[in-house]
Amino acid sequence: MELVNVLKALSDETRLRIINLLMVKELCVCELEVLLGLNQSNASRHLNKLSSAGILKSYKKGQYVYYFINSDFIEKYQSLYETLRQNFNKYDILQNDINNLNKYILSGISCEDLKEGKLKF
Amino acid sequence: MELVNVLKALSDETRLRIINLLMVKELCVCELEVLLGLNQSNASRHLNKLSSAGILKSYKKGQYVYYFINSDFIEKYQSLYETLRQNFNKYDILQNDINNLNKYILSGISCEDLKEGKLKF
DNA sequence: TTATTATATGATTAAAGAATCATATACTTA
DNA sequence: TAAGTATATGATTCTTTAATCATATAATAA
Repeated sequence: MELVNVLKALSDETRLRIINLLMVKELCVCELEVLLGLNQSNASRHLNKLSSAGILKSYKKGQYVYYFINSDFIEKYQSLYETLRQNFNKYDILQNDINNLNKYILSGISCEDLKEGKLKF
Repeated sequence: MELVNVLKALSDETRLRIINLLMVKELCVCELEVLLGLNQSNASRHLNKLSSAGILKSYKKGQYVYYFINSDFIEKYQSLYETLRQNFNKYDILQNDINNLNKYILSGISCEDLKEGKLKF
């Protein structure tokens, strides 16, 4: 059942943290690595799992791969998406991730600088 | 995160089949066993998982334990519940389970007779 | 072209989850 | 009270998933 695959893809804290950030804006793998404290391989695998379930899509821009929430998913699973949006407000860790993302966006620094630790979280 | 636990509990075909039936009416363990072709231990464990996540509740009536959907869950996770309701229509296996349940209800036979195989699915 | 960087993925290990068998408990009925 | 039935749960095995390390590929920059 496709529904089971979608629910499985969502049943992981790290992946919910990824979706939470991508609800704000599309991000490349290395941005997610730094913002969420993941190692490269792990980040890539979680993104792959979400993509396989149809929840994310991605495109390549130079050496970077940007991930974003698949609008077909939002449309097809409207109420599930709504569930996520509503519940994400409730968790401090997710709020904190958003704060860090905002700090990063406002800082105007590049993806490379982010990775070099030019921002403290 | 509680949300992860809830999603995990839902990420299993057998458990979705259980919820699908309980959306129609509360059922005891042995009814679910027969209707879904589960063995006793397995049925009990899946029900336990759903209960632990707050999705089901149960009460004992004689030697039977009846499980039903926790109204607190429906209220708290309204849009998630809605997702389930909407998606359950899409899967033949779930429709078939409902048909069997209706056959059972209409037959008027007892839980014991059901278990003895007096109805063919 | 060479070195560097971003990403993906094979292989391995570790951890979690599901299925099954055996058994315990509690209730019912003879 | 004894036998039978419904349910739960310990112990075990099997399967799935997650994390990690190492390496491959593709793009960029020197």
